[in-house]
Amino acid sequence: MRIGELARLAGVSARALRHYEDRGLLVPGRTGGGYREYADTDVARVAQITAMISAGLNTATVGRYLGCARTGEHGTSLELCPGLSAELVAIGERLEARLAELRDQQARLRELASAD
Amino acid sequence: MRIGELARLAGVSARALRHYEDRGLLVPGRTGGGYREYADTDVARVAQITAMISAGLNTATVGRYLGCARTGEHGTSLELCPGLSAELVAIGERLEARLAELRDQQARLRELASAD
DNA sequence: GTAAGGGTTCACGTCGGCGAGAAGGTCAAG
DNA sequence: CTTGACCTTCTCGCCGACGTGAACCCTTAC
Repeated sequence: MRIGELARLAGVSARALRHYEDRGLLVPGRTGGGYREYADTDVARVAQITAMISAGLNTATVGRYLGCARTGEHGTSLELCPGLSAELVAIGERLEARLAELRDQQARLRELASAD
Repeated sequence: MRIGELARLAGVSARALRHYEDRGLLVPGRTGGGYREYADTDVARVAQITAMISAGLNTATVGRYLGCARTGEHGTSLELCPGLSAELVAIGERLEARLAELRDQQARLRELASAD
């Protein structure tokens, strides 16, 4: 299939798909006319990519661990992916820190708003 | 006083003070040699600026409402600042939305990490 | 053959407070 | 006079997943 159809099926923009290719996450074939040619399995691959990105992994990290993270019903073992577990923990910590920052900011905002 | 001293007293970088001036939040005088000349009251002004910024206001908004937000013990009425109250509410809402996003992200991250 | 609706590759914009380096001027002290 | 601390303006960089034209090529239907 071509990029538009995959975009529809996967629920992302064509621009995003080109971006993933740019980052090496998706490597479609090419037709004679230069069009990108995607396989059916790429729908699942994109789902995996978006799942990881929405969890806070950047494209470089996604690239390193693409294929060994559980994304659906058939759980792939994390053991197959040395380092992923630690990476997830690190991301979780940064996320927690960011949440704490925002909560502090929220407190300061309330402080400002509590004028007479 | 000059920029270095104000930076120390206010606990910000000299770069930040130049940035505030760039945004029109701080307008120091100039010495014959071209040095910025700050008044003693600017220490409090900077405190007010950083308080508002740390609460999530951007420099443009700080500029609009600088001087009428409560920052210390002597509460200035919000009534003197038409619009500030609404602005704070809007910022609070965006902040809450961002917090919700991050909590969702945290959930998705846990989802990823819960592989077998 | 031609119009329509894809597709392609750049390449800059976003969001913004401030870090950081370059190149050079000002000034008090030894 | 000279060092050296501190100051000046200028300008790019950051953090990154995309949005958004611009200018042009491919394919298919009619």
